[in-house]
Amino acid sequence: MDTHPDQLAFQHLHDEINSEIRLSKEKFKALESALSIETLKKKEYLIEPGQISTHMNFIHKGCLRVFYLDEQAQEHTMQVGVEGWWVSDLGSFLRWTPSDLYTQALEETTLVRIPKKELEELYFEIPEFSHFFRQKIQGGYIALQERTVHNMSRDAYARYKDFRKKYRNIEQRIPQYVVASYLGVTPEFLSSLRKKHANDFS
Amino acid sequence: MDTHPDQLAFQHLHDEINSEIRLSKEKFKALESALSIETLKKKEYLIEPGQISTHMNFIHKGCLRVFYLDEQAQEHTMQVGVEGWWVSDLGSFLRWTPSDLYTQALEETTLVRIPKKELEELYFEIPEFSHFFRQKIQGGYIALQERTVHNMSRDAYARYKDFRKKYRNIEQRIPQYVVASYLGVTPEFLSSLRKKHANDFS
DNA sequence: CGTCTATTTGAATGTACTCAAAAGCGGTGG
DNA sequence: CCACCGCTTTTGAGTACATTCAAATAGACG
Repeated sequence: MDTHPDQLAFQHLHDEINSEIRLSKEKFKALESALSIETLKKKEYLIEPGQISTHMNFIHKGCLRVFYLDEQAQEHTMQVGVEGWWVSDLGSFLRWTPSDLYTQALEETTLVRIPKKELEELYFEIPEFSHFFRQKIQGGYIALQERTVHNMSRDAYARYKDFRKKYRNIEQRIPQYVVASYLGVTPEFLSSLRKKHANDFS
Repeated sequence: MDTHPDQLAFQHLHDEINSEIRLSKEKFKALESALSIETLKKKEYLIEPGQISTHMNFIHKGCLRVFYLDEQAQEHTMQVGVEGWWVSDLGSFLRWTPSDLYTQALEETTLVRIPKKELEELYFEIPEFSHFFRQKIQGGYIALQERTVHNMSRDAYARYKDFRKKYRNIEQRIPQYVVASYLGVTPEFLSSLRKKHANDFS
């Protein structure tokens, strides 16, 4: 085959990187040998609690979420993402410690993965690269901080409206019980909110 | 004066750094010229919304908190710390953007401050230093992630018990309305929890 | 189609909030 | 050193937001 299907995913990643820094084709080629492609079926897990999040994960196609399962077997979704997003348990990745989160596909999903070790080697060879990922990690921190503030200062319906705005293109792809677990309410309550304010959404 | 009072604070910082990396007296001297000491009176602000968090702040003595003031004029405490802790609005610091948080002294407080610019220069000269602060920032991220999970999966009383455990030595120094705003409940409700479970605490 | 999972409904309950007022406590000035 | 003032904490009643549980309905997929 001339263009292996993986090449499409690699190209997607290259574009993503180039959207923020300038990384030549040659330098990207050097990276390519370290990359791996992973595909997940719907509901399949990439990482389960106890495993270490060893890679940065770039979503080429599909949809992923990260969630915590508490003692009462309730799910709490920390993060969702679709094609073009980076989704990982950064806590586990950065510290190289076992995750206590599940990373799960919500659809059939294709990932491009960069192992931590290779990533850190590349930081030396390609300084722009270090900058790029530092930005990603900072972004993760800031998103978390905003969310913490948000969760404390707004009620469930306001958080839901914010969610719909932030994820307007992809809400339909996310099951409602996942949205509920992201907002921190029960599926039943989210359902009742939607009913009560039905006129608000078309 | 032989030992300027500032020297005490500098020594404190040097000890803190040395607890994780090995930084020679000479290298620390190089850092010292960039440091500044700041003292705050009780209730005074170090940073207010709109200002940029330009420094990493190490608490030599006293107690600091970072909080968000929402549209209903409710306070939400993001972080508290005492001597030996680092307290900053990392979001603003990392991105060099205006903070939307208040950083306030809860007691008369003395800080040692490292400006971002100098810090970044030192990253090149002293690689261990880069490592030290990377760790600090990662720690901030992880603490936030744990807190997010916590806030979603535990009720107010459980969160309060966790708070008491985590801050057992310093709880007495923190006004109860600040504790309440950290836990995400009203002062009245925290008070009623304390009454209801009075036998739990001595 | 039939089965499995997700969503909706409704009633009863619980957790946390609002508002108002009283009590406690700490610092300051006389 | 005590009295007063302002801020923090407590108390209680009434209310609102969100949960639990159980059952019915709707959707997805083989």
